[in-house]
Amino acid sequence: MAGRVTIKSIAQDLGISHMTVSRALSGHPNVQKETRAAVLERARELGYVKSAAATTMRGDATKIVGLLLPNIVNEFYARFANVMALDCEKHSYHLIIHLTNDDVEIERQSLERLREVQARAVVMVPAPGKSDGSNPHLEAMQVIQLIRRRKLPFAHGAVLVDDRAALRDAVIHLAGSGHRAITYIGADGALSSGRKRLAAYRQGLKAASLAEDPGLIHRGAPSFEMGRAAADLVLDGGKATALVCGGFEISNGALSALMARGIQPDGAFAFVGYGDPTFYAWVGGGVSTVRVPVESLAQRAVELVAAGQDKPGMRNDASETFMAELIVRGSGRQYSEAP
Amino acid sequence: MAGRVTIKSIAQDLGISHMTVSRALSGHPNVQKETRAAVLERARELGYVKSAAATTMRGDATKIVGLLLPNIVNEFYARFANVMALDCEKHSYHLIIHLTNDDVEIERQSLERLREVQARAVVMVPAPGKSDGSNPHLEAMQVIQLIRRRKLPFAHGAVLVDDRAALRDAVIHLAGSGHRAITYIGADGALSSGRKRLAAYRQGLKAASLAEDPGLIHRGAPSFEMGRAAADLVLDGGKATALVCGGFEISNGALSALMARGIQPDGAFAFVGYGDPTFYAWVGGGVSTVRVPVESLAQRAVELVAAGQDKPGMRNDASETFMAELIVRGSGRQYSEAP
DNA sequence: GTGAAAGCGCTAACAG
DNA sequence: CTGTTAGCGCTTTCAC
Repeated sequence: MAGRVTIKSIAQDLGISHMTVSRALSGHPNVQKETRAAVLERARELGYVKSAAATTMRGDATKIVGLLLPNIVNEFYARFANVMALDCEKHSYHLIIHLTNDDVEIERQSLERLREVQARAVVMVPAPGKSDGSNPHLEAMQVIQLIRRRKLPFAHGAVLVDDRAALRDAVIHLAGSGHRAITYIGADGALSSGRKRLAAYRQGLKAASLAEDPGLIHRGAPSFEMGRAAADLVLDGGKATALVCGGFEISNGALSALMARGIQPDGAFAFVGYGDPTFYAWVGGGVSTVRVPVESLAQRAVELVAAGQDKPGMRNDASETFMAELIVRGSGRQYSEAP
Repeated sequence: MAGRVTIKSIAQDLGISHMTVSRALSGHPNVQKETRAAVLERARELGYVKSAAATTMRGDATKIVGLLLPNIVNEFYARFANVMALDCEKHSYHLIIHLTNDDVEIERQSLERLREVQARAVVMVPAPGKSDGSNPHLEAMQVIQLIRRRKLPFAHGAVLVDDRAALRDAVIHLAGSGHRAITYIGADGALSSGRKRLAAYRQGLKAASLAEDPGLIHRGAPSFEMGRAAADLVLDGGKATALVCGGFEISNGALSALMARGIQPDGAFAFVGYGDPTFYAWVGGGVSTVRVPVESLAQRAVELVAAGQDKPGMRNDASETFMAELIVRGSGRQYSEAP
């Protein structure tokens, strides 16, 4: 009805200058005690809220933090977002979430929109697709890459995972349980994470003195569907007795392929997933997996964002790496020859 | 380095008025063709993005939509957020997610912060705690309540679920499978949803000609922990042979209590969950559950938001209800006496 | 077709 | 202690 409540409308209401209202509201010392009280009370009554738009336009940094994730249904990403949202609440940041579905074009758009609202920082899982060297202008925001890493033409932070030992151990463990045909499903070489994980798988084979069989390696753009399709291929082949996954989405997709066939990931067919959703412990005899420390990753990400605010203009190019860990459950424990 | 790229900086760069730049950029007809081309090119080169803050301050509605959820790890909420985020992308809305942990105070804060940024609309799962009649000022935003409903002093939309039939059927089904001691764990009476679900459970008992045993009913503020604790109590009691859950968090909490004891939710101990995370189909012989149509709910919510934008100032008080559905899987199929 | 002025809400920098 | 002015980036209104 009466339009927005602003410092001016309050000032008019009280018959004073809008500057006095501003000072009273922002706790400036130079205000008469009673005046301040009157302003505070009237503001509360009227339901005044400071306009973030005005503040932003004056040049103050926003409290907006962007988060770009492939999706938010995968429990890893969900947990990451959950922890970040909670931590952002502490700093009273606004968390804007964009889902990219690992599509570079959507990623580009999302970043542009975040630039429009002058997001202070963006935490992003870079999409694996080819980036045509676009978006050279996001220097305005602090950028923190998550899990994966793409080359950027400016300084940026990174929160990464070192899963090499865990993946290698997974292969060694499976071999130790008697498996000889161990399949790997992972991301292609578009990003370094995909290359590193495959290398770790190979190291595992070598350590276990197993020969590499190219037919047992499936790679592609990482997605739930890709994981499912590849696992179907593996199961149709009937050669492999064990499967190691190199990606969150891939892992869930592959597992769903097993479940669709009623295959329990246990003795006869071994499965090592990636990421550790709660339910992995509950399926079959428990799904073995490479666990990634989500909480630590998310907390560190917000810490980097918060740190970036102290040195405005400075670009935080800190990069931190967390170790993944192999969790062995029923699904990888023992190889039992089919009866 | 030279600060933000604005229409003024572009104008100066090109030696024209900032108004011409504005017109060129916003597709106004009254601009020389070549001038427009020059402006467009220079803007692209410089990486110009329109300041959302300035636009907002002029009075245009923001494209910000708030989403308040208890958490985002529960797959129901995660899926809801996922669909909403995708649909928001279509309308190029910004989705700001706040997690309330079902805490009214956090809810209040989140709403206030959303008001600061002038969110166009807020979709919220109202926290069940007592609301001390606060926040009488959020008339500025369109409000859409989700799943639960709290009385508000102004018009607002609602996207609800009618789960009465499904819950009643769950009880009837369990009774039909031979269960006599059917426990219910659900929310207390703080919100209508809690009351309605309990009533539906009672109707089920009545329809199955089972007497109500107050000792078999557990209620409280709905949360994962509450569900787990109540289920532990039930299992310790050793009386009940079946368990029906009346809430997303409660369901997951209760299920985790079963799994912690290695109890498969099947024949001997029957379990009917609430919500239908993917993995429910994979645990034990499959977890029976009350399925809520997440996608429809989320899509409708965004539709309401989008509709609200056409009639600015008008408050959309549309309320829509979707039916829940009982999904019977292994966990509730047949009652088998303990051997 | 182009430009100059005004104002959205706020605060820093000056007056008083 | 309080008030006035100016300007952040943008578009609407009114000149030219």
